[in-house]
Amino acid sequence: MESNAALVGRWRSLLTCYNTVACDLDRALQESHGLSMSEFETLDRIVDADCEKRRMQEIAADMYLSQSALSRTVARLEKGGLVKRGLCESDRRGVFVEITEDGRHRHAEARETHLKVLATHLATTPDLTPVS
Amino acid sequence: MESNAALVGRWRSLLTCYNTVACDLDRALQESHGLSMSEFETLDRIVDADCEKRRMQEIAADMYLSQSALSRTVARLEKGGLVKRGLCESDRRGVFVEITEDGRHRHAEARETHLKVLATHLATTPDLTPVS
DNA sequence: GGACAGTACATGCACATGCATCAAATGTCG
DNA sequence: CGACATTTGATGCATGTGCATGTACTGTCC
Repeated sequence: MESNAALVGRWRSLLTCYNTVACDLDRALQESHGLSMSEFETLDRIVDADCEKRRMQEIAADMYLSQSALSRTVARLEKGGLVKRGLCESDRRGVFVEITEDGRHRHAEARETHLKVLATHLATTPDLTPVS
Repeated sequence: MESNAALVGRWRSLLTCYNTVACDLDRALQESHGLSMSEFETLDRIVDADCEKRRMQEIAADMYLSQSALSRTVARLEKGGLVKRGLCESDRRGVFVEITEDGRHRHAEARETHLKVLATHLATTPDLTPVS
């Protein structure tokens, strides 16, 4: 079991790396665009799936946020006018989320900052997507 | 700039990887040993530097926690009897943190769980320590 | 149709965190 | 010595998060 030390080492490096980047990112997005990291990431997922509207569930599925956290994040975005929630006709439990024009603009601007920060931190970082 | 997609991909994988492991780790440590992840990591740093006592500052230095978060984490650990705070004679602003016997035991037990969870998640993960 | 399990999202609550600030101690410069 | 800046750790406050639960709706089985 001499690999335990290596295992812990990898874990600590992951911890440090994540926190460094996340902290920087959050600060940069907040200062330059008034967006938290979670807010930006949420917008980003919505823009990515370019189908105008998206259900909460789908967004949550490819994010790290819990269902309740996402709900509140979307609420904040809506309050800021970056996103609109609408009922889903086919399944009235569901909620569609749609970006507004303001949302698109802010996202596009923030994306620059986002990429810049990532580039300074993750230039030499490997992909961690699980193989399975 | 076609590498932007790759950059974002790496970031998202980091985000997902970190959150998955951290969430699992937190849950496992909490359920089996009544420790949060931050609490365990703090204990871990103290045990690692095997010099009986350590100043807050030194602990904070190789952790991801902010100064205030560490202060409260240590407060929680002390309340649980896993750690003792003592004044530093040479610089009376400083505070020494010392593990108790209970602390050592809990840490040793929790370490098993910790390693187990890490092994299931980070078996094939590379080290992320910055080269610089 | 009617009862009941399951699903989708919102919300009350407890809590850990970061920021700003505070008090106490130390260091520095005259 | 005396005044002021700096450092160390604690704390008030605002906020974002997860868990558990609530509410509304759907699906299933009788």
